[in-house]
Amino acid sequence: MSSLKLYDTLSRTVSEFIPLQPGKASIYLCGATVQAPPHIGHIRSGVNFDILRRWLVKSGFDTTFIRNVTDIDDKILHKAVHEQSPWWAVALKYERAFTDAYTALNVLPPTYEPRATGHITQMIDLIASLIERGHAYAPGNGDVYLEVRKLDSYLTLSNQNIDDLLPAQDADETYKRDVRDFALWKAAKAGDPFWPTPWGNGRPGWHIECSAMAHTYLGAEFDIHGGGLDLIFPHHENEIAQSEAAGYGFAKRWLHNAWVTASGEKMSKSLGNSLQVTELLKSVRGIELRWYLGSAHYRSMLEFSPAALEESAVGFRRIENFLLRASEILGSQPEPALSADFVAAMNEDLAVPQALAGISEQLRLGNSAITENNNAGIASAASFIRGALEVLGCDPFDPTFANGAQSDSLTCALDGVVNLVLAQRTAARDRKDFAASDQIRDGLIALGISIEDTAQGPRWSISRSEGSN
RNA sequence: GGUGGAAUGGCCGAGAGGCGAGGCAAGGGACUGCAAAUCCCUCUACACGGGUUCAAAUCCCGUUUCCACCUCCA
Repeated sequence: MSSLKLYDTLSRTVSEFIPLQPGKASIYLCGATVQAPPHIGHIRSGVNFDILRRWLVKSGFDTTFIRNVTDIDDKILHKAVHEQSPWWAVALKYERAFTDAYTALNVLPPTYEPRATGHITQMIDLIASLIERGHAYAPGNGDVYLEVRKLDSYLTLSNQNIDDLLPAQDADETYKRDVRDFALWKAAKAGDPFWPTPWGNGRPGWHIECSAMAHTYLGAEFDIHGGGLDLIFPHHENEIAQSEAAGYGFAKRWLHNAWVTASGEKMSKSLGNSLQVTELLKSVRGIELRWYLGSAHYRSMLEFSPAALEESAVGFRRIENFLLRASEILGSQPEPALSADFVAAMNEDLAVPQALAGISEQLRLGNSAITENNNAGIASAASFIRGALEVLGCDPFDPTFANGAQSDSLTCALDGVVNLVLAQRTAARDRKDFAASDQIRDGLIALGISIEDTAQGPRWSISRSEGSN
């Protein structure tokens, strides 16, 4: 079995993943700033790293996965004013929106999901330590800054030179030793929430949160730090600066997912081109949206279009349909198994597109096996496909996606009714009364029920493509 | 100005020196009473200009276009 190789933004190369502790993996992922409902770009990040996590677990690593919630920042405070609601109510509202979206797309809950406001003590301790070590200073205005020029490693992740950066727009240079010094702690403004500190009342800067929480849950050093590409600078640079200045080894590897684009441009609220998860879930199911978001390589831009999403969903339904038919024929759900191709693809920096090519091949083999009544072939293909889908978080048999079809009495009744009607159609066909049989089929289609005539007799299913939008 | 990324057939999307990933669409065929589903076959590529090499989509040099980060961003 090949070993897992992953990209590292720091070295800009793909290399073998060697955990700090054999058999264990620790990941910190920058989660949401809960100031608005999630768009699909946010959730793509969640899906990408969920696939990484599932693959690590499947590969035998005892995995600790942290994804934080930033529940205090400028935008949340602005939103609170705008919505005439307490800031903490705003934060919780959108945190739940994110949780709902993650759940709908079968993104597993992290091992721990710390909120920034629950770790103020740790942040204050970290800031105190940075001051003590001579890396941070409190100039007396209530702010605390990190002195970036004292750190040799500053900007190594983004490979920039500090003097090449564009001048900061709103830098308050009266208190900073250098324009590029960034706030670890911000003095409270009138009306803002605050916490007492030795330097005055205030609230945390954005970057310190992640350093403090990563340290709390994963220790001084850990295997992988993840996030969106746009976090490299300044957020991740500043996390590194704070953590290394505090004497932590911090992250050994950095993984960044690319974003979802629309018309070639990054999806963002300011451009007005963001697509909310709840909107898209009106036209496709969660499992289909996940399949779409997970299908591109995590480091590639994913150009969104309604047509691409629909195409992807249709493709997924073909796979799902095969698994359902296979389980009907075999009389039980296929046992998940991993094909060598799939393992090799996933081990190569999570090459999902290649893995999908392998699934297509298995699908072809499986469908042929159905035609040939080759149950061993059906079972083999179905197992490999299900094993792959499980890792991708798109297993149709996963209880998360199950719609309770088996147990639902209404569905049982519907099944009985449709089968009764199909029996009439079969009878009509047997007596070559095709006008009658077609009338029944057309009638069912009009009701959103599609019919497949298989070697084992007619099958019916609710057509997914009907009734959307 | 600095730092990254991208350009592949009608569309989406991999690959990264040598048998043209895969999917969708299109055309043909098998199956079917007709469909649907499924299977088989076919077709269309590597932004541009140079160079290295027996061999380049892939490496090197240059050019163009686009995107992103440098302010909050997944």
